[in-house]
Amino acid sequence: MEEKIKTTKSKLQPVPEPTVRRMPNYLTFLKELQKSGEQYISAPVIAKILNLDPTQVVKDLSYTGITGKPKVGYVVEDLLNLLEDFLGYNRQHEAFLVGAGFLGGALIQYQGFREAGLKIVAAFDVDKKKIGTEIAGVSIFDLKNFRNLASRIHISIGIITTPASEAQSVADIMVVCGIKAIWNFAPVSIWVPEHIIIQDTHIYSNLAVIINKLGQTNNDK
Amino acid sequence: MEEKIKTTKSKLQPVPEPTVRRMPNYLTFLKELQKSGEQYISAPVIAKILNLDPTQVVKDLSYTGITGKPKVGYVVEDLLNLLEDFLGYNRQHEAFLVGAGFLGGALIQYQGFREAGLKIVAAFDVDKKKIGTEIAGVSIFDLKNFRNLASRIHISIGIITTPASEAQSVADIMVVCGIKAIWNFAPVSIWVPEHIIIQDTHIYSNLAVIINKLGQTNNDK
DNA sequence: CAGTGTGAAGTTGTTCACAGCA
DNA sequence: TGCTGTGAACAACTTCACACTG
Repeated sequence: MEEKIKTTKSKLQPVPEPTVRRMPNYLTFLKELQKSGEQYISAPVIAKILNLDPTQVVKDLSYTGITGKPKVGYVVEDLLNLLEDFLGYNRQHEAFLVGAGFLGGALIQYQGFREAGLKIVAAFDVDKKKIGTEIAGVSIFDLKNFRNLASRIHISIGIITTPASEAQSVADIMVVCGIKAIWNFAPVSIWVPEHIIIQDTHIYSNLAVIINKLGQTNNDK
Repeated sequence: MEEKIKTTKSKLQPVPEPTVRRMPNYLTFLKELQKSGEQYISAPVIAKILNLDPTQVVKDLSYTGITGKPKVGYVVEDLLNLLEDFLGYNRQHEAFLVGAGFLGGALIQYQGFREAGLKIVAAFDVDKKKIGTEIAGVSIFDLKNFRNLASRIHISIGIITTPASEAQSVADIMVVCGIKAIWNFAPVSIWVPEHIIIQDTHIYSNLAVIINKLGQTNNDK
């Protein structure tokens, strides 16, 4: 349905990662805006509210393929659709989650992932007490069954919310089972083959930034 | 506060944020390494394991003030201490958390924050069923009491794990109570005065990166 | 003219190249 | 020779400047 030819028109290839990271912010803002019934929205207004540079917003949004009207801005409805399209919120990605602890549970329960195109279809753990139970309708299986289930359901994303010590071995299983992307919440770097997409969400990195900034201003009056 | 940033006498100002974000990764790796009894570690080895550029590692580590021995590397023990020093893991920062839902609970329970210098001393919610209970020894109070408690305990960090709709008003309370930094997990941008440090941890940004990368490679092969 | 859209300049962070050292 | 340490080249991202448009 879509060409992979490298015509000049094709928008797909080179989206800067920082832009991608901002896209969901635009989307959440626009959803809120739509509720208030606004028809149009301009980049400078978005920029002010999200605390960004106006030109940045214009450039970011252009990646969705939107075209705005000078002096007025963009049609909210159109922009919303193009953003959801860009972010892939329309297609469903199915995921297996390993590590049904507090964080894993939080992710499973997280409202909003569904409409963001992510569906956690099963969870796994090694804790006998957790196996057989379910969280928010998602069954928790023995990790030993991962391979078995993965062979039957085609899963593109694996989520790791295990303790650090288990993360690498879980990743290995995921790779063997043909998972294409791994979302790692364990506070260690894991190693995977080149072609696997890996996204680390290291909570300590964020904490480090906060504490570092606090330290820089702590002698201020 | 209108004027340009004054150079502080004590520490060198300019540590790149990406460097700060990588620091905890070095630390966790080194802690693991220390268990295995290694005395020395070199930048190229760290780089290989953490999948980074060797020069990058050298530059990053130099911000801690470490000096290594050519051909051998760095003394693990020293590097560990300097990293903990850099990251402020030695001083304790106390935090209030608002929103004792799944994510909030996960953070409270999160082992490791303590040794990373973050102590969540109290949690708040508006849900009557949660108020009065506790999670992992942390009491959950009525949000109405936030101001009262904040006036008695000196808190530098506020953590927001509420639904999006509540985030801004909670942030406002935090600002009024003199909190210096806000760690925001709600999926919206919140607005705070210039001098407040704000760190957004938007889970959707990470998801967006994964799905975007998946989309780029799905027509491969 | 207030806003879009885009090429150019500026800034920040990463990678290279090489000097110095044990 | 293998590693540290650093200035310089490079790449990525952001901000600026300005032409264009309703």
